[in-house]
Parts: sequence; structure tokens; C-alpha cells
Amino acid sequence: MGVTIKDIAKRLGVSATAVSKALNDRDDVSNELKVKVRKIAEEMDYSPNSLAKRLVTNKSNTIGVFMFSRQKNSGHDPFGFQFLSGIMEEANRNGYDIVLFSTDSDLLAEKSYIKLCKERKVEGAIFTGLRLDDPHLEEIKESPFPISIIDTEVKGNNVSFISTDNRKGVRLALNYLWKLGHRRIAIINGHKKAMVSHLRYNAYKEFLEEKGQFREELVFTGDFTERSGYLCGGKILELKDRPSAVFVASDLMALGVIKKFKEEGLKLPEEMSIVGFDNIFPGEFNEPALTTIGQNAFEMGVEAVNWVLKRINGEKGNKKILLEPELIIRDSCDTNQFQWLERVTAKS
Amino acid sequence: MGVTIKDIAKRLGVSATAVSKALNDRDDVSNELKVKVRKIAEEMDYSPNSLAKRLVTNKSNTIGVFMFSRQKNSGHDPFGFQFLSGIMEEANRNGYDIVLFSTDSDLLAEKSYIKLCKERKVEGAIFTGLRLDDPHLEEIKESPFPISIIDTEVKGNNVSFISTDNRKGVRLALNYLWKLGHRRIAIINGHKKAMVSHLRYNAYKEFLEEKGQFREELVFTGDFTERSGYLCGGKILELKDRPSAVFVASDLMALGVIKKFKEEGLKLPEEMSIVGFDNIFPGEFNEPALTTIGQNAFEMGVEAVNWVLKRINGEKGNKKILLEPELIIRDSCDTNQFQWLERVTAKS
DNA sequence: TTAGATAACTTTAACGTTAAAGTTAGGAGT
DNA sequence: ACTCCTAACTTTAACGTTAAAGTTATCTAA
Repeated sequence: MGVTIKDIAKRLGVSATAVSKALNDRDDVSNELKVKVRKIAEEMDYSPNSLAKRLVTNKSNTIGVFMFSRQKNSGHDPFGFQFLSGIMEEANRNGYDIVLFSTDSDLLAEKSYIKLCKERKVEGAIFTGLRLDDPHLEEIKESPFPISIIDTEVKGNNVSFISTDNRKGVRLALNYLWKLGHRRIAIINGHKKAMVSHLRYNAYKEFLEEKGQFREELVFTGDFTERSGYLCGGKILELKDRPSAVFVASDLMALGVIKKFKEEGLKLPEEMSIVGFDNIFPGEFNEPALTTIGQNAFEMGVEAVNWVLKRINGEKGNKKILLEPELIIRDSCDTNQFQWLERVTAKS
Repeated sequence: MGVTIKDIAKRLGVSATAVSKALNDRDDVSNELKVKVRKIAEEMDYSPNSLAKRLVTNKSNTIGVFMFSRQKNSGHDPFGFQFLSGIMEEANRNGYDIVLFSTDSDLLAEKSYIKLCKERKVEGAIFTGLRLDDPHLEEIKESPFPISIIDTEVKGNNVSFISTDNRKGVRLALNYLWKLGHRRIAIINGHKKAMVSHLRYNAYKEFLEEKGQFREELVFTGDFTERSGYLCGGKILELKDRPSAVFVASDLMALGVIKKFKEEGLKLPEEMSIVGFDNIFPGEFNEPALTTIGQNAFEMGVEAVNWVLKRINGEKGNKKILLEPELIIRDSCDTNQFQWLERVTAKS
């Protein structure tokens, strides 16, 4: 069908190997031949068959990507695309192809991720949104090729953990609220199947215990959806002794909480301060604009690729890469609590 | 390195071809052998080498995807991911792999999209966000493999156009505003390098000319960003004779317009009605919640894949697929204009 | 009984590329 | 004049799979 190396060889009266070498700029062919070959290749509109090349060199130059999106099909997972942009750019920059697998196709019902990857001969893989109860977790641990997992830590010889420093992020949020004078701070956490939920809960508990202010009854659990935030918001309002602030483990849930609070007539941020986590776009447009902890999703994708590439090249490198979170102050926290606290402290 | 068909063959004392046939469930091998082969394959953890298979069968089972994202890296393009979800699911459902190309890598500086695809032997490709001034447009027109282009129409033998029915969408929006009583309706359109901008402008002009209400001075042009919406909002406020409603050709811009209007103290929706286009997530959380025209991005991805697959299978099919837009009524339009209009009409 | 069919294989070659091991002519060194 | 070297190739084989064309032994039908 297409033009091959052989066609060029025939036309020039040389061997296919010579053409191959010329095209790859090897130093055991003359410059003359290189020039000729390139000219003819151009003329005949030759394009190399990467399948053949990959087969013979036993190098696929491919990275597999699996995205288990938190909110399937809804497009409410703006991180998915940001991860992917980072992955794509970094991979292509290094001459690697990205093969993307849908994580709820029939394919996965029959074959494991690892099997799928082996067939494609991918040199490495990247997972996002992997849950702690995933049935293939054991297999991942023993992967023969390197895997970067974003936001889920799986202990394995060939597996890395790429994430935001969640502990630091939570402390950034809580410390901000603390300095504003808040003492009763509730948490709305994500579901337990996400690794980050554990990290965030632990950091929350640690921080408040340090301050002697941890209260079991202020811990609420959602599932990262807006709806669940809305529901938890309702529960918070039912509390006899309401908190003055809520740390919400995802912006999407935070949006739901705020919706509920507004519906119930709360003045925001005066009557309740809220800090989210993620820094998704809609938070900027919410009223009040959402104060949150920003994650650099694009960069996480880049790091995920880099770790895999390092492994492929035989380097060892740290298996845990945590990016810096960032406190993004907008309008969802009451900044006057501080003055209130000062008055209280002055009195005592 | 890995286990091959030959290893299985050796172990069973049969030919490699027999093993291949058994694994592919051909009918010229005995059931006995099939059973044995499958057992051994499992036992040896065999996985087929798709590269070899693709090379010999001359079928790559791969579709290339290029996404020129409107807002690079910002993650403000929630459609990108929705398209992709649809593409991914439908492709994998049909046994096809998706290879994703970053559209601003060095790769593309050197090689054209088509060349990249040829090397990977993709059977078809999908483009999103392609601009009318793209330097490779001519090459796309003459593509040897089928290409679905989302939201940009390129006339070519092997090229299809997958989009929302933009004309219908615009008419849905304008008709809604018209029925609410609006007569001076401005438009903030996207830049001219996007095909949809032309379609939307034409539909806008057509509708208002039908009503004898088209005014050149009410046409504004942004570039799909929030910032440009904000700027156009300012220009609208400078008008001596203000419109009572604005149709904005993207939600992102609509958010910007609203921001500007609110900053300038306009009461919304009473003093200005706004309809967006796209139905992106943040619109729901805006105040007022954005009335808009919804596009089904997931389904557009699915259709794009389906067209390509049809072509691959030799079917002809329509080269233009338009999905139905949907009017999503929220709170950004003043519904009392209608009464006002009734009063006016009653008087005359 | 014997040609013909059929089931269940095997053999050969090919896909397009490259790695590894030749080959050859000409030049350098002594 | 001889060996040795080097540049610039060519030849052979391989990567793992499958298509196409054999090869048997056994069965079928008249």
C-alpha cells in the first residue's frame, strides 16, 4: 500500500539496510547517499512504519493512560483534562505516544489494565482516579513496567505516587481559618475509597488535636459530589452547637454546601466561613467566591510522565512526588472573626 | 522477553500457526487443541503482541485524536474532556485504541498531523478546536484516512463535520428572548477563526433581519475568553441606546459580561438579560445562574468516532452530523419584559 | 474400491524495519 | 609487497504474528 524503505532502495539500486541507515543518520553511510535517500523519500512521500520499527527494536515509545473520572461523563471533573494536558505535552516532548483507555469499557471487564498494557507493549502507564478498592490493585503492585499513580499511593516496586502535599494543603487551610479566629472548624471529607480522603482527614485531625480543638461530631463525609456537599451542609445546620467554619475536601462539595447554606438564609461569609480544596474554575464565579487550596494538576501530569521516563531509562528516583499546594484567598471566609477573637482574648 | 506464540507451540509440540488459529478461535483447529492452547497460554501468562499482529494484518485498530484546546493549560475548557470521554468510550467499545497528540508539542512543529498519523498507521482521526487558519488545512482535505472534525467544517473527500446545530441553537436563544419581549438584542460573538462564530453570527443576523431588528452597532466580537466578555460588556454599557438583552456566543464570555455588568451596578436580570452558549458547569453557580444553550459534547465525541468507523468499514454516510441544541432556562433573563411588552402593545 | 471431501493440522512466506555479521575496494603503514 | 585498516556498503536473520497454500489421515458415497 504505502511506500516502504524497499521501494526507495530499489529506486536507488541499494539495499534496504542502506536506506534505513541513511534515514536514521547512521555514520556508516556516505553523506552522498544520505542526501539522495532523503530526496527520494520526500519525493515518494515515504513515511516510516512505526509498527515495524517498534516490533523490531522492541521499543514501543508508548505510555498508557487510564483515567477513572470521579464524575463520569458529567464533565464536572476539570482536573481530568488538566492532568491529561500535562501528560500529553510532556510525553510528546520526549517522543512518546499516549494511548488512552476508557475505564468503563467492556475492554476492562475482560482484561486487566496490566494485560491491556502488555498487549500494547507500553513502556509505562499512568493512572488517575484509582480507588483503593480497585480489584486490580494487587496486579498493579507487581507491574513489570513503571506506573505513576496520581493521588493514590500503592506500594509496589515499579509504582510511584504523584500528588499534592495534602497534609500541607489541609494545614494551609486550617491555619488560615485558625488565624482568622475560628476554633470550631468542621470538615466535610470525601469518601473513603479515595486515598486523599484519608490523608486529608488525618491532617485535619492532627492539626486540631495540636490545638486541643478536635471534635468528632464535626466530621462529615460526602462523596466529592456537589449533592453530597449540599446534604452535609444540611447536617451541619442541624447541629446544636454550630461550627464557625467548614473545611471542605473538594470544591465541588464546597459549592454544594454553600448552596445549602444560602438556601437556609445564612449570611456568607459572616455566619459561616468555608475553605474548599482543588481550585476548580466554578469556584471563582460562585458567590461568595470560594477560598480554596489550589493544586497544580497540569504539573502533576508532567511529573507523572517524568517519573515513568526516568524509570524507563534506568534511573531510580524517589517514588513519592508531592507538589506544593497553594492557599487561594477569595471571599468565602469571614475576615472579621479575627477582631472578635482579639476582643475575647483581651478580656480574659 | 515475553512469552510468544512459539513458546506455546513448542510446549505443545504443534506449529505456531496452529496456536495462532486456536487463540483466534478459527474453525480449522480442533476443540481439543483450542482448550489445550488456552490453558497453556493462561499458564504461561501469554499476551499477544499487538504490534506484530497489526503489522501483519495491516490493521492498526487505532484512531488518532488531536485537541487544539481553546484555553490551553487553563483547564477552562471543560468541553475538551467531555469530547474525549465520548471518543474514548465509543472507540474502546469498538475495539479501537485512542492515540492522543498534544497539539503544541515540538512534534507538530516538524511533522504535519497527517504525517504523524501515517506513521502510526492510524485508521482514522478526530480533530477538535481546529481553526480556520490552520496551516495544515489543505493537507487535511486530501487525507487518505477518514477524519471527523468537531465544530469546524472542512470540505474534503474523507472529512466529516460533527457539530451542534448552531443555527438552531441561536434561534432557540433569540426566540426565547424575543418572546420575553426583547427587541434590542446585542450579540457578543467569538473570534473569526472559529467556524462556529460565523454560523452563530449568520443565524443571529438572519433571525433579527426576519424581525426587522438587526442593528450593526449591537454586534461585538470577543475571543471566547472570560476577559473578552468582560471587555465587551464594558462597550455595551457605553452605548447611548442600550440593548435590553445580550446573546453571548460562549458561556465563558457570558460569565465575563455578567461580571462587568455587576461591577457597574446593573441589576440582573432586570436591567439586562443574558443568554450564553455551551452550558458549562460554572454557569450553574453564577449569580444569576446562566440561561444558556446546551451542547451535548459527550455525544459529539461518540458521533465523531462512529462516522470514522463507518468510513473504515466502507459505508458512506452523511458527512455532516448536527446534534440538537437545548435551551436551558435559568435566571439570567428577565421574564417580566413580557408583561412590559404586553402593556406597550395594548396601548398602540 | 476408489475418487473426493473433509478435518486438522504444517509449511512457507510475508508484513517493514533494523541489528549483526559479512564483503569489498581502496588506502595507509612499514 | 604484504598485512591491516577503514569507509561504505550488502547479506542474513530476526521481531511475533497471520495468510495462503500445502499435507495427511480419515471418512463418505456410489
